[in-house]
Amino acid sequence: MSSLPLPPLRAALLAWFDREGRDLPWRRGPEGARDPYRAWVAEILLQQTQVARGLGYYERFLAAFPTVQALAAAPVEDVLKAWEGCGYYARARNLHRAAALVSAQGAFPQSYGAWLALPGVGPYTAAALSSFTLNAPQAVSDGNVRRVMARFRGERTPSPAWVQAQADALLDPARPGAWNEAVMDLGATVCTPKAPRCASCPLAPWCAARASGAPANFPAPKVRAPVQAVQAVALLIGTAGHAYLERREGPLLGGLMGLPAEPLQPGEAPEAALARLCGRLGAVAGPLLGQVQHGMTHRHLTLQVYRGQADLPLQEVRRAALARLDQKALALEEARQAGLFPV
DNA sequence: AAGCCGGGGAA
DNA sequence: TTCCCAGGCTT
Repeated sequence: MSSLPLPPLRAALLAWFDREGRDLPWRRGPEGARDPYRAWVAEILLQQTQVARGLGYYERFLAAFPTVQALAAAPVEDVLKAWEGCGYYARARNLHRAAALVSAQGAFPQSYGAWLALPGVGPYTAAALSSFTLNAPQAVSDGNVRRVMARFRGERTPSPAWVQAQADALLDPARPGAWNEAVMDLGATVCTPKAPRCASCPLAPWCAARASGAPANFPAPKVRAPVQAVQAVALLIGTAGHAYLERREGPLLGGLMGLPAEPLQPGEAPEAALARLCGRLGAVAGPLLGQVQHGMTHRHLTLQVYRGQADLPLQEVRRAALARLDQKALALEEARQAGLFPV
């Protein structure tokens, strides 16, 4: 690393960033002294979420909760409603918990370590927020940084510690916040996963992957667990507008509301799971409304939705926070009401 | 260290 | 289809 010409390299990337960097709503304010609430909401929202998709959720969330005090004072159901559809709902629950801590403390964290102590803030987010809001010299390491460093140094299998070490060594201590944003922008717009635009890259003169002639081979694809096929049955009691909903507990969609559902045991017929579900609810199953498919990172879920009858309280679906899965299931009833699929 | 957690965009 | 996304928490 000591052989790298750091000053010209840093100047090249920062000049590119000052010219081509993305104009994003959470980047308003002085470099290294950004509004901590806006930056924080953005960082949590953008965890494993592409910037283009995060933009809409960001505006919606800030409109619902303009300040950390407003967020802290809100019921968690309202926070999840604002997060609805964005996925990884533990992010919203942790953000809400952390807002109460910050609000009670009366000030935002003033160091990397203080940011790191908040629920939902890990090494990446603490580095990002301390550099963006406090100008702290902390290098971020995310998916973009991993890819940029792997290519830059010609490393096919970069370990997290290795990536962090590269990022630490390159970080421009004069402009840590801008440097972090610059590396991430480069990864998102130039050093892209499939077809990197090396001709437009300010780091091309020093890039080992470009010199290899096949930059897209760096880093090697991550080994992923095979997608598991899961089947379940659900009951729609009521209508798509007013239905009986249950609060999901546990890690999967925890905190969200949804149709009562029951997974099929291995080898089990849907009717058996349906009978178990009806038994639990004291409900009578009606006709099959339809079937929805829902893909998640490690599962592919097939949900059979039946109409059900029971003496259970209905609630206004529009006001509840629902996963996409349940929105698809409810859409079966809306399609029936519209006469598209007569039952 | 490895597994798990949503949902969708890009190629 | 496959791969990945401004990661973090739990076990």
